[in-house]
Amino acid sequence: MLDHPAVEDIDLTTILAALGDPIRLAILGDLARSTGTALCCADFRELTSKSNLTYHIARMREAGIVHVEPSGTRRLISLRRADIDSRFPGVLDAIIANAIALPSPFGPEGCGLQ
Amino acid sequence: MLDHPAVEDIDLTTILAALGDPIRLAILGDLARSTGTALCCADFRELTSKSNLTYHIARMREAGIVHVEPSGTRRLISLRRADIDSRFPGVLDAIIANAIALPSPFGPEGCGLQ
DNA sequence: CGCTTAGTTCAATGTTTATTGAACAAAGGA
DNA sequence: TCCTTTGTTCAATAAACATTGAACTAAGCG
Repeated sequence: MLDHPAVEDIDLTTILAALGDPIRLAILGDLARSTGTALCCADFRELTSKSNLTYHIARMREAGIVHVEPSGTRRLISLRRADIDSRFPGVLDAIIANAIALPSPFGPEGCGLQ
Repeated sequence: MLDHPAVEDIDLTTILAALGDPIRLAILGDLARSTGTALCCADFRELTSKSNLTYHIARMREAGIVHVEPSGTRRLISLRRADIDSRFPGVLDAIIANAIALPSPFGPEGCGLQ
C-alpha cells in the first residue's frame, strides 16, 4: 500500500496509458495548476466519486506520476515532475502544457480549483 | 473505413491512450526512425499478427496519429506529425524522442527495421 | 468518548481492450 | 488466368478497466 515505483522503474507506456483517461488527465491539470499548494483527494471530488478517485489516484501513483503522502486524515498528492522529467525528458512538461489549457471534461465551470 | 479525424477533432486523451500500449508505441518508434521511407503494415509484422496489426493501426489512425493510404495491395502508413504538433505542441515530439530510444518490447534484436 | 472528515476496501457489474485464427477481398505479377 | 502478396473482416475469448455503493478504518476535534 502506497507503493511508489523507483524512478528507473517508471515506464513510458504505463505513463501514457495512465494519462489516457479524461479523469486522470483532469487530475494532472489540477495538480499542475496548483504548484505550491498540496492537493488532497477531496480536492478532486467534482470529478467523480470517492471510491473511484481512490482507484484513479492509485493508478497514477503506480505509474509513477504522483506521490501520495498521508498527512493526518488526508493524503497529499503531488506530481513527481522532476522524476519523470529525468527519466523521460520533456514528456510530462509537454502534456501538462496542453492539459492545463484543456477544459474540464465535467462541465465548463471547471473543477472548482483555481 | 480509412476515416481520419480532422485536426481540430484530435483529442489529447485519445492520443495518450492510443500510445499507452507497447505495440503501438513500438509502431510509433519505427515510423519516427524511418522518416523519408514510407512503411506498410508488413513492416511491423515482427510485432504481432496480421489481424492484430490491422487493429492497432486502426486505433492509431482513429486517434489521428497516423495517416493510412492505400497504394496497390499495400497501405502506406505515415505519422501525422505536423497535425498533432499544431494541435498539441511538443507532445508528440517529446514522446517520439523517448520512444525512439526504447528497446523493442519484443526481443533485443528490435523490429528488424533500420 | 462520540462525532466528523478523509479515504480505503471489497464485491458486483458492465464496458472496453487485446488477441487469435479462419475466411475473405483486392491488386499485381508470371 | 492462376498465384502470391497484402491486408481486412468477423466471431470468439480472456483479461483489464471503470464505476458503483455499502461497509469499514483511522485521525482529529469537541
